[in-house]
This record gives sequence, C-alpha cells and structure tokens, in this order.
Amino acid sequence: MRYWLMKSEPDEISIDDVLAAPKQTIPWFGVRNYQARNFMRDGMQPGDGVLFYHSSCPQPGIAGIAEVVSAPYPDDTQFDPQSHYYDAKAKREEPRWICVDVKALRKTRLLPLSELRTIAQLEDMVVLQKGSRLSITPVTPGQWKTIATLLKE
DNA sequence: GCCAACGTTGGC
DNA sequence: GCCAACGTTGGC
Repeated sequence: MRYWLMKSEPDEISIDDVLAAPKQTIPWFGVRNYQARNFMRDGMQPGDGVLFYHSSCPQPGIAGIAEVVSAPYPDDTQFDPQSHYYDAKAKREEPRWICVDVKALRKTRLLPLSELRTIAQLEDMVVLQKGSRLSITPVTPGQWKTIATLLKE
C-alpha cells in the first residue's frame, strides 16, 4: 500500500468529472513522461491512495481523495492517430505508455498549493520541490497522514 | 502572457 | 556521448 499525488487539469478532468463517471473510475491516460510512467508501472498497486491534484488552474491544490483500482495496462490513446496523446513510435506489441484506473472516493475542500507550502511537515513532499513538474509523485505515509488531518479541519 | 525548470531531440 | 535548440509544464 503506497500513496501518490496525481495531477490533473480540471479543465480536462476534474475530481467532479471522475465522481460523475461510471463507477467513479477513469483510466489515467495521457501520461507521457518516463519518470511518471515508471511510478505507475513499477510502483502502483490496486488499493494505493491518491491525492487528486488540480493543476494549471486558478487555484491549484488537492481537490479530492482517490484510489488506484487496477494494475498498469497499456494506454490506448498512444495508438489512436486522432488522439492528442498519439505516439507514432508506440507499437501494439511493444507499448510505450501505460495507465492505471483511478477511482474517486470523495471530493475534499480545496487544499491550496500555497497552504501546503506553509506546512513544515510537508517540506520534503516531491511536488513541493523547486522545479517539480512531474504529474505523478510519491507521497510518504507521514505526508498522507498530515494531509488527511488538514482535510478534516 | 511570462518565465523558470526540466525533458526530448537530433546533429555532430 | 555531448550539448544546443526546442518543447512542455505549471505557478504566478
């Protein structure tokens, strides 16, 4: 059981969108960064906890709690020439990009990035490091607990 | 829209 | 393998 922070642009897919989806679950397609992919491929298991983060929006921050509900599998959008995420170099027999299914558990209050930065116990969070752009980053159990407490307030 | 930081590409 | 040029992310 591990914990992750996963970024999504709410203009594309927000926590509300996932809660409205069948089974409150969506495939986390579109990851096109090797480090983020490797976290999914090598680190994720069903049951892992996910902080659902809204990025590139007026108020970036944690917007909900979700859960990994599948093993990693090939991201179909890499094979679709119509898709924004199409990758001509990816082959069916040798997929380059993968995704996992993510189930939204609940929407939380918006816990803004600016507030996260003020919490001493969170200063080592990967997503808070200078220049951090990864769309998927690991979260330690301690960080998860701290954030869970903040979300209860 | 700006721009810092990081990632990728491709010539050599 | 180096590295310049270019592209992307994402907060502000």
